[in-house]
Amino acid sequence: MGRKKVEMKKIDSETSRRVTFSKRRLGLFKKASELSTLCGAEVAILVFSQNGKVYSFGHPHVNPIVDKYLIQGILPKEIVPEMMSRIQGTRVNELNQEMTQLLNDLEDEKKRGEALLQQLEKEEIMNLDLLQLKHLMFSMEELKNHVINQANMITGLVPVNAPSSTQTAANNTTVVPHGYDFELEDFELLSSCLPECI
Amino acid sequence: MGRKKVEMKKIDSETSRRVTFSKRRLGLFKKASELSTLCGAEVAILVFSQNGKVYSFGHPHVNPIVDKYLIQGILPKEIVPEMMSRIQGTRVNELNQEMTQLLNDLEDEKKRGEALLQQLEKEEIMNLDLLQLKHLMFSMEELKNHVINQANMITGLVPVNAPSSTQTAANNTTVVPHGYDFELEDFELLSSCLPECI
DNA sequence: AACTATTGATAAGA
DNA sequence: TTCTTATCAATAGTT
Repeated sequence: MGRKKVEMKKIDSETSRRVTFSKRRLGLFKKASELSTLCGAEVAILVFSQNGKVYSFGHPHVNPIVDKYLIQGILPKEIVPEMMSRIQGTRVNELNQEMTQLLNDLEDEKKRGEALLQQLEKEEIMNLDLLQLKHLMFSMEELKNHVINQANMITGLVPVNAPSSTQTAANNTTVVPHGYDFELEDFELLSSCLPECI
Repeated sequence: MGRKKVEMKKIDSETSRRVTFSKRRLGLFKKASELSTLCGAEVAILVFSQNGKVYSFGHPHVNPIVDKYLIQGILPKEIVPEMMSRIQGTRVNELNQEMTQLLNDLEDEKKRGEALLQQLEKEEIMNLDLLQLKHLMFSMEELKNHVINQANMITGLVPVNAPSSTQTAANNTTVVPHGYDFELEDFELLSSCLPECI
């Protein structure tokens, strides 16, 4: 481009790398915007600079799209549209009312969770390491799985112990030039352990 | 012949909209790939077509970046880079040893989680609808946030990782992100529910 | 930050 | 659908 063809490797010069980052990041976001407009698609982009600074783009908004991505990776894909429409179709006031009410209904569970946390604190949570965290996560994961199973039963979808993993986010991923195929290395992540979106 | 200037509004024709979607989506991913390569940035893109089909791109991987995005909103920004760097430097053997030992030490928390689950069952979890599910998840989310906040105070975090070369039971679960078919083996369960990013 | 020469992306057409 | 190519758009290097 411009005066010379650019070699596809990391730019050495700190300053020109930062300039290029700025330019191309904006260009990328513009492309995403156009894709969204022209094709009626929803697009979210998350970028971390080398310094760890985060930039994000989303049309219409970043978080709902991230949420949707997380949901469809966890729940059977058949119920995602229903879930999203259900969430979106609820007017804010109604939703908030229902939320408030249901929050009361679920205080017991919440208190139990807090009790669990307090117990952990008593046991010198300051000394928690990751493995202990994992353990707590494990308990929560059991909870989640149970709830998901219940949800499946309610919606009449997907047998509980279906071993087939044919529908994962990884499988839906389009592999691009450099072959960033992450399927084999894709570990269970926070995003699939505890959904941010439900 | 050749190209015309394109008006920036939603394309009317169904077919040409789909063609454009395909082309531009790939173009967008390529741009992202270049940004990542040239500037050493981490980029994740989530796209939903009008039909609700999901396409994702990520360098190096989608989910870790999404996770990072999610936790950087929760944890102090200063900690995230350290956390992420710790993850990458992990060795599996050390981890498994520590895991085995600490599994014994931490049965209490696990039992507590199971008690929580039982209580939920008593309370007719069968009648959960999706909104209730959402609420339960919300409670769990709060729990998680508490835990993550605690993690902030911990200095000796042990990262989780499992190179594909070492084929442990934990690795086998990585191809099944949904978590529907866990076997009740400690390691599999642990590794499949634990955040990779903490 | 602004400016172009050039490369890269892509809308139509085949 | 895939390939081609004329034209538009992004941007590398410079100012």
